[in-house]
Amino acid sequence: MEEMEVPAKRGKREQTKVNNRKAILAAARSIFAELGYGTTTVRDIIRRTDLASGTFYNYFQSKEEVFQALMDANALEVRPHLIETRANARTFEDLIEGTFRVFFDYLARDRGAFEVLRSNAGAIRVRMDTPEIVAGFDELQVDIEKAISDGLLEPVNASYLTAAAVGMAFEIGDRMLAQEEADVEGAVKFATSLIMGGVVKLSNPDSP
Amino acid sequence: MEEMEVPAKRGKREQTKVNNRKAILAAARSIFAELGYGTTTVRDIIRRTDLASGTFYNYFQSKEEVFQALMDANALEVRPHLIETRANARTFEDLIEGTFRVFFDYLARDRGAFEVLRSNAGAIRVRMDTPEIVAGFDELQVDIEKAISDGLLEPVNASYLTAAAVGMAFEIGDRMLAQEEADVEGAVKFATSLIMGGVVKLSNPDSP
Amino acid sequence: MEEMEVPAKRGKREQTKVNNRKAILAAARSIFAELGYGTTTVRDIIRRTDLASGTFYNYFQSKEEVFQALMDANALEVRPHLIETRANARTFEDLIEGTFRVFFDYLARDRGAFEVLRSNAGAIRVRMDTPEIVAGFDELQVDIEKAISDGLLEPVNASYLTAAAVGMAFEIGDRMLAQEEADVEGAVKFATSLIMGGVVKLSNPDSP
Amino acid sequence: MEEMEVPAKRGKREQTKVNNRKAILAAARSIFAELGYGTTTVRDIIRRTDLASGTFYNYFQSKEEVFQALMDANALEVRPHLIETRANARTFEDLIEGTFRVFFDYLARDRGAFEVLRSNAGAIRVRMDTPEIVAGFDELQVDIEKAISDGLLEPVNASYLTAAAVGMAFEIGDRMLAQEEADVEGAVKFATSLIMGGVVKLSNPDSP
DNA sequence: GATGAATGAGAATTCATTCAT
DNA sequence: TATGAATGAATTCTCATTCAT
Repeated sequence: MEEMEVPAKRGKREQTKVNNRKAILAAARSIFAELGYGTTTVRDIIRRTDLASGTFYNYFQSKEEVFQALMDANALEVRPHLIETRANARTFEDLIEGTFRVFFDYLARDRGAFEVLRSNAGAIRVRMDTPEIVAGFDELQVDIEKAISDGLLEPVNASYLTAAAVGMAFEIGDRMLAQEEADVEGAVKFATSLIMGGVVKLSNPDSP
Repeated sequence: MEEMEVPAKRGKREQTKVNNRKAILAAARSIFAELGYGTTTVRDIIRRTDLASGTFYNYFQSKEEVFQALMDANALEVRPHLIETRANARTFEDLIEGTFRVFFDYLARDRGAFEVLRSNAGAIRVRMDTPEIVAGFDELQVDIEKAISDGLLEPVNASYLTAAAVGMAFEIGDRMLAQEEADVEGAVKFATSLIMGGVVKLSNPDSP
Repeated sequence: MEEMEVPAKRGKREQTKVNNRKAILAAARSIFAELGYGTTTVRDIIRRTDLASGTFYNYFQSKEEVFQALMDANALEVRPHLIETRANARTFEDLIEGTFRVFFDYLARDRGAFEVLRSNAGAIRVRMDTPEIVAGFDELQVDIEKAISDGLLEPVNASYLTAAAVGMAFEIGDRMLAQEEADVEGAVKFATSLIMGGVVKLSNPDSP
Repeated sequence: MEEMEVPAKRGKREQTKVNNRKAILAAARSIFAELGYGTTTVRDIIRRTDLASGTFYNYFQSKEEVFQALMDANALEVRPHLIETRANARTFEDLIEGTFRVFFDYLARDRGAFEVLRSNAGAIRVRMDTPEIVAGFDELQVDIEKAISDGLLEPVNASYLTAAAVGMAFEIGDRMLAQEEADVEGAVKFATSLIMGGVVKLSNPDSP
């Protein structure tokens, strides 16, 4: 009559709610990755779920809200690591290398997440930068500027340098994932070397 | 009242057709840039035109077709220049510098074109790479590989290097356009130096 | 397995049931008054309650049923009084005056009830006549006809006279409630005088 | 009174538009009359039309807008007549009688219009007064007040008197329409007599 | 009984595309 | 060819009602 009362924190109802939210987020992630944000419909999302259409609206107000939730989850995953890494960097090379490593590592661990940002709708590749991602980039620029004022780096155009690092991160990350087995360290080394010493250093890793 | 209409080769009718096509393309470009592809409606496009909705379909079969035409126009504008530049390159640095120059030059001359690629829908930045653009990048990779086999460049991961150049081109291009007056040469120098010698060279342009 | 259920005058359980029913009815009344029947949702109703949505269906089968219950409660409140009043009427004026008094009195005591009938959704005033109300009106007509056949009233079109009284009751009642302090006697006198002697009598209350 | 009916220059397109608008209004009127405003759906309306669902939105923004258009059409039909009638009234009786006649006449000519105001949803009769209609009634009150200040009528509560007239108009109008052949003059006489001299006068039309 | 999330039919609305003028 | 209203399938969203807990 009485429940055997498995020592569970959550009641079944509460657990179902958590699961449903996850299911919707997962479905949204996979479909956004396939179709891109603009083309995806709410129906597409719930169709990948065993939930009813109305249920979507118990969890999210709209397509945009679920997308934001997805992006926020991404950002929450990466930003703390980025911040920690940069805080510990003693040289400019540490800073750059650590940043690439956190980013490529994250991509390798969670391909799905990146696919949302790098979707392929028909023949059109789309990349979406959410406010959170943009914010992460801005922080990188601040750190670069600090590195310059701290004398860790000769004066350069910090805005362009940030842009270069960001562009490289996305494009190299993309190609890294295209391979069977993502070689994170290889990508980190490549990107860092290029930033630090250009093609000269790429082919001559031990040059100063 | 009426235009003086110098007797031209084109009949008035024919001229109108050309003008309408241009008007639709221009409207499409500006609205895609604002809303992104997925969110833009055909009505949005023709609303920026003094044409009627039905007329749209006399010129393009669908929303997708007008988008493709826009992308193709971009490519047609750039690719011949890229091909010529690369063909004339004698060193790897020539190759890289020429590529960046053609691309940044194109962006500076036709900001609108790039806006399509770098749109801002709500808080979400979107970048769209069409097949034509991707093809242009693939050609760069072929040229880089050729440069290696010709001994112009030490062996490096050509795929990653292409990716790095592409990413830098888009991101630096973006920031270049953000400035009041686009400094094409500055951007070309920056990007080329970074590729060639990394941050060392950036702050020390005359190093070997 | 099941509760032993001690026979109580009212168990706590039973009391709760009564209270919940009342709570739902009160909430329904107030929200119907605001939004009108068609626009009100069951969720609107339970939101004004500390009950859960499912609980609604333990007490009423549907939105319509709660509305009917509300109307029936109104009618139950008024009809016995109307019947008694009319039964005691010795003259036609007694009949009319008593009817108006019961009705206006009821409105003054329970504004909320009337508001349900006279709701104001957006800019559109709505009045709802339920079967019970219609029945009450029909009885008035029967009494008027009886008054005529009893010689208390000269022969007139009883249907129109009933209609006139009903229309006056609603409209005058509405204006009476619009005042700070509902002047029931004033409204009764006005309506009765108008029926009995028209505007002449209104301004000349003591004329025959 | 009647338009000279200029042979219309309308093109077929323009004519179709006018016809479709009329068709939607007519369908809306009849379905509102059947189901009441709250219960009626846009689909119900267009289903009574040979138009497509999307076409509705070429003419009206929403269900509310079509309803308002209907009400405004009603008001436009009656108010000018009411204003004219009242302007010509020399006595208070003229004023009242003219008002009733215009209103009952209108009802008799256009039963459908009134049906919207007197609908029957399930067992619940609903009557809707739109702002335009309310405005018409407010004007009556002003005229009554003027009649008092002009000495045409002994001082009485103008608000209640207006309310009484309005209530009578709607209710008696309703019953008038319930008859096979609407007896406008009969209804006018009845209502006017009741207002002027109460039941005494009703049964004794020639009393002063 | 109470709860409140799930359900899914159906409502309002949009929009790419067609077609009569 | 241009026009712009018509079309209707597709989309977003709501809500009365059910049901597992």
